[in-house]
Amino acid sequence: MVPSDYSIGDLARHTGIKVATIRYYETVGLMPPPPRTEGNQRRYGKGALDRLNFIAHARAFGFSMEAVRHLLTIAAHPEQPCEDIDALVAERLVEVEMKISGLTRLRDELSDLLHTHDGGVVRECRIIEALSDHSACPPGHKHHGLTAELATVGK
Amino acid sequence: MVPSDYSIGDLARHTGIKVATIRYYETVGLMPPPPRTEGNQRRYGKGALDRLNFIAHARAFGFSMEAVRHLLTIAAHPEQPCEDIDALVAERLVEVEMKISGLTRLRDELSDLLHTHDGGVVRECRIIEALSDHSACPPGHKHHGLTAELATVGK
DNA sequence: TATAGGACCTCTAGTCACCAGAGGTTCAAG
DNA sequence: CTTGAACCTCTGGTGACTAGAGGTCCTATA
Repeated sequence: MVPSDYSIGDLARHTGIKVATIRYYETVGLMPPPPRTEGNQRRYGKGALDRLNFIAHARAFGFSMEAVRHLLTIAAHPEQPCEDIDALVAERLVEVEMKISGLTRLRDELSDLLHTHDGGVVRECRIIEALSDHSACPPGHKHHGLTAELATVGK
Repeated sequence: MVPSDYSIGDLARHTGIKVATIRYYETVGLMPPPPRTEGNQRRYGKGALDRLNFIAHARAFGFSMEAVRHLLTIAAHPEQPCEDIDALVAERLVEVEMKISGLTRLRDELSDLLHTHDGGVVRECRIIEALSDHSACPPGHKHHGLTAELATVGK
């Protein structure tokens, strides 16, 4: 058919995105449903490849799928001014910076724990003590109201 | 009944963990099922409160529930040596450090993008260009094989 | 002691961003 | 024409919860 058509596996190889994920992107509307062969297999054109690459890059920058959707909409209107993009990137930057500072504090706490640990029996273990005791709360844990931020950081 | 018994709401207030989460911890076996009133409501003792606090602290340090389970088992055997704890903490420290370095590279990329951005129309936007183009791949994105590490960083 | 309303109960389904596997069909190289 | 790799759909699972519906219980006050 049309110039350069790719199977879903070709797309996967070219973008580094798994076949199952490409199908998933279709079900959630990030990728449009492509034409099919007579035997019901997907055939993509160059446009789909570019779009998927765009998505891959945006995801690698850590944008949520919601943000990616937004970016795609913006990219589809080349004559519009691009303030929204600026805002999206700035927002993402703030998120990343907050995460870094939370994790940095956490790292210091953990390394402190490790270094004051001399390896006796559990009864005298400073780490277990710290976990049992309120006086050595990790950063961000305000005793009443564990921050969602740090609680999910471990993922 | 027994000295100091708490409702599930009391436990929540004392630990900062939500009621729904406490029930969830029970279904997954992190918290033992407590005795009930005649009207089928949960009543906890001091031991349960301590255990839940321990869990809250460990989670705040970013340990996975699997790791928390492990820590609880260890804490229950006070006469054993505590090498395993050391390993668990060290492992967690490495995870956190890796995450920090990934995010730091990401932050630099994002801030670079923001600073070379002069705010014209979308057609000439450097950010959209970067997302469309392979030559400006974000850190960790190896073009063929997006690292799972960075792809999930956006959470 | 009656009652109001907050706290509790169970159960289901949703979140995010996919991934794995079962069971079956199609495509393309030799 | 055969073979086997790649494709198809559908279901269910991941981690760590959270929200809400629809109903029951507990307790402080009048």
